[in-house]
Amino acid sequence: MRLSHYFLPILRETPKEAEIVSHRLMLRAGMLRQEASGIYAWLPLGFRVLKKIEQIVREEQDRAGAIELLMPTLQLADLWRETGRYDAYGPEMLRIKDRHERELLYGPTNEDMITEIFRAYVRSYRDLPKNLYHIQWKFRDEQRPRFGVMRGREFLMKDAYSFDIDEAAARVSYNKMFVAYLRTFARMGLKAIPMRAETGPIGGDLSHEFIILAETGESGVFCNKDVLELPVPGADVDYDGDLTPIIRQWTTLYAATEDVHDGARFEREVAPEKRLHTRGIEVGQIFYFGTKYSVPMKAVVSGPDGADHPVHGGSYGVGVSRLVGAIIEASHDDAGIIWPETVAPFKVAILNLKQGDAATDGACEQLYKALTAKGVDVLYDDREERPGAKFATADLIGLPWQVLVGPRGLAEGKVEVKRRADGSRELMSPADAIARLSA
RNA sequence: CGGGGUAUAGCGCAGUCUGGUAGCGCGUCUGGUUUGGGACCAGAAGGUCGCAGGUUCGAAUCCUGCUGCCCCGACCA
Repeated sequence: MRLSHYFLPILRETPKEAEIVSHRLMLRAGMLRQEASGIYAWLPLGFRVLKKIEQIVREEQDRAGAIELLMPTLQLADLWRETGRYDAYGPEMLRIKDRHERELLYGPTNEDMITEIFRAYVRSYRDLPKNLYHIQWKFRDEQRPRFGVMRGREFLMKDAYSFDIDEAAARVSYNKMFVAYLRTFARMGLKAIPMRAETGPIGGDLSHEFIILAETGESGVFCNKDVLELPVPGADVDYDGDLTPIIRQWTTLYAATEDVHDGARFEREVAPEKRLHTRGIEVGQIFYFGTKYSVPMKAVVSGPDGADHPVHGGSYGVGVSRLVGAIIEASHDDAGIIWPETVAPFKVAILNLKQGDAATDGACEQLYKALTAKGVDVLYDDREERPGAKFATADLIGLPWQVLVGPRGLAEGKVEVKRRADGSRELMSPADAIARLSA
């Protein structure tokens, strides 16, 4: 993509409404535009990141055996009345009437609907287990939206719903999602720590929040430093095998958010030099809720005994749009964003440091065409700007690699390849740069 | 939902107290000189001063009502 043809409205100054760093940087980098409190338009650069994150989530859900579908954003109020949630939910739920005065709502979640779909078709335990998910926009009318996409009212979420014949089987489904989440966040360059979460009225120990550590996080967290070094399961993990060793490994070391923190236990179990107290952002949550929806909604299957059994369910959320902000919170410096390569909107920026000069123009064109031909996502800064402005823009939008092409290097037949993450630079021939960046 | 702010050009702000026909920086446009960390010179465009009503000869400025947005708290993927 040539920057001169792209739509990248960079802001030089920080809009005053942005309080936290990810929000500031998303606005400054031309990723996002606020249309109303907690409601945003995703500009091209931001949209690319959103799609990258979404795709990683999708691939890991699929790998774990979940099946993608797509449910609507609008739901009938009557569906929610079956579970009593229409009245229970409160003003966070956006309620709408259509032209026939039928009551609708903009879905804040989809347990009711997926249960309705499930019960319409599935009759036998032989069809279980099933895990169905979708990636869809949700709306929760937060009293006070803030922090940009970290806590918007409209947000993109992956939510999966598992169905099993009994609690033991449901635990297996739960563990699959647990492992899938470890992989999902690791692929985005994040250290996500599963922390035991409140389970509400259902009880039990089957709920975890996945928290990433960030100084600017919304809640305080306490954990054993060793949890940061635990191995993430590889792509070859056998989801049909026994996952309990992985679960045990990841749930043994102390890790808790401040609302469930047990100071005495923390000091008893964790050596002083291993204690870590910092802040974190929740990016995912997994939850076993048993027959909470299947009983009132009569979602039952025939068991091997010939009797009807209400299915045991679980739900598994990932805040896809929130992750864009969370990744920035975890990965930035004073100059701007530092994208992990897996979610970067483009992999490489080419900076033409002397636009209009035949030699630099030519070298940039060759690099751009060669990298593009090899399938590398390249953003070529071909604007009529001074070098300083191009450096500042490239650092701000945080692409993992910058190729600096100017008369100084070209005099020796070299271009400079700069890694955004650590600022390291290396002079090399254009051919070597192409080989390096398309590897 | 309680408390506190704020609304003036694309962005950041001054002007409001003390009413008199709107200004600064950045950005944008034109021309020129520049070109390795956000250049310089000259010129130009761009604003129903959030909305509605009121007071006044005259309102960005005073009064009333409304709305948007932000911050703190409670709440939350």
